[in-house]
Amino acid sequence: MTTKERIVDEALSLFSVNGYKGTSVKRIADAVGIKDSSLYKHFKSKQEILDTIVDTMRQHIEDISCEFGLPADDNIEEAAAVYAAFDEKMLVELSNKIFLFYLNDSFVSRFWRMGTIEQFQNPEVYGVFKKLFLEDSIAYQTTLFAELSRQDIFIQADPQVMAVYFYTPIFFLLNKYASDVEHEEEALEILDKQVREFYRIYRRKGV
Amino acid sequence: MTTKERIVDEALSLFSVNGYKGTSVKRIADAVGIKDSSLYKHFKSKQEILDTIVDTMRQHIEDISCEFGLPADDNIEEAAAVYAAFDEKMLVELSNKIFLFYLNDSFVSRFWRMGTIEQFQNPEVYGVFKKLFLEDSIAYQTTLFAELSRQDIFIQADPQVMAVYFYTPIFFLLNKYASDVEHEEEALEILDKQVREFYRIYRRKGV
DNA sequence: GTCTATACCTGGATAGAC
DNA sequence: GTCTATCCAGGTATAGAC
Repeated sequence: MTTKERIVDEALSLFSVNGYKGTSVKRIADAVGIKDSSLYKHFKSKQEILDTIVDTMRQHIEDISCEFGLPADDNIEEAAAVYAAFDEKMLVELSNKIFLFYLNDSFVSRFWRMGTIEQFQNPEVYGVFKKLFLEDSIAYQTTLFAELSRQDIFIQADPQVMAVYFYTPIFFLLNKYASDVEHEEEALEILDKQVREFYRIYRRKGV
Repeated sequence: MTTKERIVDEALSLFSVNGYKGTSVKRIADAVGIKDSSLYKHFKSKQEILDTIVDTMRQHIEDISCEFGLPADDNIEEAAAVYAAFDEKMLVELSNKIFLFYLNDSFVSRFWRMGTIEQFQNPEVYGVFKKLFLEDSIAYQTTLFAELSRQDIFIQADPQVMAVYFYTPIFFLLNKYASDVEHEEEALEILDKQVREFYRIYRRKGV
């Protein structure tokens, strides 16, 4: 890790707890192990560090954006097989995967916290936060459930309503346990109960 | 409104957007229309202003805590009548009432925003925020749905799971539209669809 | 209870030696 | 690229006149 990368990394850690204004350049420099003045050889301002974080997150999102969505369109046979085998276990695994990724991925989880506390202060940060955690997540699940309904694996229901019921407990638990990572187990138990109920409600019964 | 009350009011407005550290005593004093030094005749420190807000919110909660819960226990006949008449319209009204109260009550909505952005900084603030928006809400609805199941108005299901499905869309929409109050209509439409689906799922069919 | 003046500190940022 | 030294703006808080 270069010094520049370490500055970004430590800055994100500090911003995600103390906020942008609540974090001084000196504290970032201390965390890196250099003097604050040295930091200005890597970034021309404190704002530029934040901008770099936002840009990094934007790229990170593109890398992971398809991860929780549908199987790729260009692989239609594999996709069909996945849907045909869709069961309760897969649904539980999907929700756990999303929840734990947002909660534990070192970059995403810190960006979540920073986005939360900077949402009324920094439009750039909030734009990325909103897209990832408030819009795309619902959009992907909407497509997924629409397809599962179309294939008669799930019952006919408004796919967006289903997506909201699938995602909002994850969102709620992320909020509740973001500052309380020790009780992750508790969150996973609640999530498990919600998803099983979701499956009970929406899976197609009989034939 | 006394000067002291106006200081608390303006401070809450500023804290709820700029955060505690992001708000200077001078800006609070400007908003009130006095000099910053005069403010220290009313509060011995900036921290004391925040403490006053938290205490005020704690009292405010007690005043409203029963509002979205069950009818009072000491009024058992009225309560029974309310349950017997429970229908889709009442459920929609309940969710709208909760959502709009949290979004538009001048004190609660500003405290919501402040709690959101101060959650990793100020344990006192977060304690009150967490209790009201993450714990009590679910707890009240759990009791409500438990009773509706017991009386065979709703189907038999885990009342906490029901409460989570009832409340988390409200919570999600509060997050999404807290910074975007103009699109309240949009939020209410989504909420309406969710609640009708909820009623479709959990109301008891036939007799 | 409000003002002016001021003390004292911390924050962001630059200059220039090495 | 790192350091020391420095500048200047802005922050919290106090003293004392009115």
